Amino acid sequence: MERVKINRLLESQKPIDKVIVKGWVRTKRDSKEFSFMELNDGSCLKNIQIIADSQLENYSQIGAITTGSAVAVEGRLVESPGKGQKWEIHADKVDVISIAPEDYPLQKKRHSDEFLRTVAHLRPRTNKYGALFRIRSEMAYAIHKFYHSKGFRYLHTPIITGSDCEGAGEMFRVTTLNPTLENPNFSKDFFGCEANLTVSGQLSAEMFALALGDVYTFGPTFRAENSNTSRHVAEFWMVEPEMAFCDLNGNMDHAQELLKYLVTYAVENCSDDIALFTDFVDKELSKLLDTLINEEYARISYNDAVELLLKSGKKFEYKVVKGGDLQSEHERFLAEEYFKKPLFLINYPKEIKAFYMRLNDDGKSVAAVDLLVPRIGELIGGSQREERLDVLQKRLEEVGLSKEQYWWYLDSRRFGSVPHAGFGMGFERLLMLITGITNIRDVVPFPRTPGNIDF
RNA sequence: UCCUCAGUAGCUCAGUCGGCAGAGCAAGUGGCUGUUAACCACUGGGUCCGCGGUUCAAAUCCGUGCUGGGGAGCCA
Repeated sequence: MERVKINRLLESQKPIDKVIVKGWVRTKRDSKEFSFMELNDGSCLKNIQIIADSQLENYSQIGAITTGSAVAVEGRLVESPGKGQKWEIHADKVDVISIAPEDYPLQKKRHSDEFLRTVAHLRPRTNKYGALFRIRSEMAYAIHKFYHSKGFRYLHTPIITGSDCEGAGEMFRVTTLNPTLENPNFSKDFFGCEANLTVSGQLSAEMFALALGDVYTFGPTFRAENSNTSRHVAEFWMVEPEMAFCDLNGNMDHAQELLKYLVTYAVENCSDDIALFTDFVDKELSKLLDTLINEEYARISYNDAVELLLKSGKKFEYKVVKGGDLQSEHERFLAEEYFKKPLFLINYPKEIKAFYMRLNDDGKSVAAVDLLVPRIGELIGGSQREERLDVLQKRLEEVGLSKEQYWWYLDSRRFGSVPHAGFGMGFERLLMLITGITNIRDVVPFPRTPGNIDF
């Protein structure tokens, strides 16, 4: 007989004479006559209560079961007379698969996120992290489902790249050379030149958007920045759609549709797990999720945003400087206090943005877009791409990048170039937004940050 | 990398003016109970983050290093 997962059993409409469940004991309460066990198998947030009668032949062995132990239970699914659960299992047989000794780190009480980070290998066994990682899995599926339904093609862009200056941040070197070499000769290296881990699949994705029409990537991304914040990790996942025949407005329409779809999907398909976060992690979360689903996201130009900040009368720690980057506090003010919902910030000065962003007619700004959301800040960064060969070449020169290295990228603007646009959405930041978790290290199974690669 | 706060029992934390190391929970033992963050009693449990200094005496003051939180920059 096959084991049944607890999420299926709890959906049962009627008692079942014989079931087998296997899982880990969350807590146990003993008496002389019987023992109550809360069993969790990871299939859902809820446990199922097992009643083991003292008549069972191995009752003394059952007495030794501790929090964290693994058991297999065969028994009858019956309606529970007790409060707190509809169903329970009266065990006919309890097999102890393994006993967790007394130094099992997870107690049946709330632990701090900081402590659980030190036991990242065990934290998915807690309610909060179990719920989170189920949601993470569902969101990954929802991304593919969304794009498949819209006719986008899923593209696998290289993880090892040869371009060393994509401009998206410091890179991790990939080499087979002896690491103690002081002056590595990259012509002797595996690829015959310097190689790094990707910081973005965008440039590759553009090539495929200009062939397959609409494409997206969804995969790992690496940044070797010495960032120590609650919003940055060295290895993270990013969704990068790239759309041919699409301008900046189409890009924003798409981003809004994507985010609304994903939040709706989470609310509808992960309701029990989401409820844990709305009830215990962030009391304001329900309201925010409603806003994300129902409100039109604001759209405002960089210039208008700067004016708005200057006129706001708000005391900022850092001055608002026209032409400069907005500080975190400025972005938070816009998203959390002024608009109180996500906003697209567009048309940034070209000086503070990447070379591939399309130059606007004013010659000063580029068709860039950032989506700023409450609490997180930048969730999405993208642009309409510069499709005009001459303008793109001039921009490369301006920022001091070599045309030779980008020969294939420039080629795409020589042969059938079309307006196109895309963006990158941080998958972990999306999860933070949906769950209210405030530290990105807590939405990654085994997070990588400067000085930390345990597990 | 910078600013800032913290590090005391397995976990969460208290520890006053520098003067014997504490609580709750967890764990162990026993009891009780259709229990459900169960309950009651008892017991065990400490490199007070490391190193150095001041002092008769340091968890406490000073220096330094490490680790972690929050904020900033970089960005997704």
